[in-house]
Amino acid sequence: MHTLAEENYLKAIFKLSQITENVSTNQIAAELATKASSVTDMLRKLAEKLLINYTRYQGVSLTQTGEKVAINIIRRHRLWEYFLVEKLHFKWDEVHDMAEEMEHISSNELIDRLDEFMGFPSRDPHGDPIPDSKGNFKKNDLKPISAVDVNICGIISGVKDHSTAFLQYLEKQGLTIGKKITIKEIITYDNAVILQMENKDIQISRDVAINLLIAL
Amino acid sequence: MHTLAEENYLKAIFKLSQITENVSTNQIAAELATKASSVTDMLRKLAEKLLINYTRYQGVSLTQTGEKVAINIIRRHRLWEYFLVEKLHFKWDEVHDMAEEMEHISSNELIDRLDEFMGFPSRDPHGDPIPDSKGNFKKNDLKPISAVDVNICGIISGVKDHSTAFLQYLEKQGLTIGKKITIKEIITYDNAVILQMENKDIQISRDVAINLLIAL
DNA sequence: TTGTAAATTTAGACAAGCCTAAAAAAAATA
DNA sequence: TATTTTTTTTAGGCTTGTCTAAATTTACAA
Repeated sequence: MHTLAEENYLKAIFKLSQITENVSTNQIAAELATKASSVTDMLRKLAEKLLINYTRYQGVSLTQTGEKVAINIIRRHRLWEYFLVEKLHFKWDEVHDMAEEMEHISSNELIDRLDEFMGFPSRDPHGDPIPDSKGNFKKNDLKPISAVDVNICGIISGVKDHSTAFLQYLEKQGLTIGKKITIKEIITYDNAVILQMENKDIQISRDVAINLLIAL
Repeated sequence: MHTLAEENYLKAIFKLSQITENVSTNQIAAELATKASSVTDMLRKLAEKLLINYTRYQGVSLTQTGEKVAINIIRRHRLWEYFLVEKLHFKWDEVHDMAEEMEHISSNELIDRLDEFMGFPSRDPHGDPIPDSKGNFKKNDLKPISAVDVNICGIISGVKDHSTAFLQYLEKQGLTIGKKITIKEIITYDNAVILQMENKDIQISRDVAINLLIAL
């Protein structure tokens, strides 16, 4: 259907579109660890295939078709992550790179059967919603801890940073999905956050607070 | 580790090595539906990487390293086929192309866990033996029906041709793996074979008899 | 053994995707 | 508004893996 490179571009553009309406060449280059000139080349190609809206110097957005393709890739990625953790017992910090390869397996019939095999899960091991076979999925209504007031309590439900390093840190602190926490104090000096979990106090830096999401 | 193209060449060379000691450029070209000149290019590359023994005009064989890699690809292919049939309930004639993509997922940890998840199966849905994680697997001691005498009985245990068309034909005739058959008669005129299965007589052509394997 | 056919390799070209360096456009700032 | 900085695009090149056409080597047959 589409080449591996095309799929990766579409996925990157989709991800960046969540933050800004129009996505810039440099943003895509950073996301894919490639050069801006390479991005320009690919954008021309994707525009020709009617997967993105692109005018020179103006940034890009996905067309309806492009968005459909991107969501499908995300569906595949998240279902494979769920499979790896739930069926093959990998840890949540081990699955990203494998799923990155597996998301490009092209058969939709395969992915629908995998979905059924696992009982149509609604979230992947990192708390991200899994689109259904029609591409529908809940918008994430989770909030970063950094955006929550003191004395509010909630349940750890997702992460913004999916890196192994970050997930391993959370694991070590016991800050895993499903845990109930209360925001106790925000240190004004460096915006570190002290939270209470299972009657223990844990201090996390602002960086961590930005990347750890809770449901209220 | 290795590129997709390299893996496909190694797999093809391994497959052809089962039949002839030294594999020719043209044989590989036919197997991969490519041109002889393309094959020559790749052979130089694989030889440089010490994956094959190659001298110009002399054909090739796999080195120990190359064989290891090839067997690993076959292990991955057959385990994924088993997964697709046993867990996702695909039919045996539907899984080849999907497994062809999945065999290139690189993690060995993944494949070992998949193996364990399925209980270390020894044969794939087409009766082919699945190499274990060390690369050991039983040589196939199955015989094509065309090479068996009249009145001998055996159990359908494998196929030589993995094409959808052939497998669908077998399915329709009920000639599936595990069925017990007896060779009743060989027509001298065209070498067609009449065999008995579940008290019914079935006639198959020589072409089919060559590609259908039984255990005695 | 020599001539022809078949198989294989070399030479040169092309597409996809990436790169660096330079040019052009847009944005920011004086 | 004029100038500088940043962003984006263009131009030209590289690698991988493919191709066609031509050259070379091997195999076979007279």
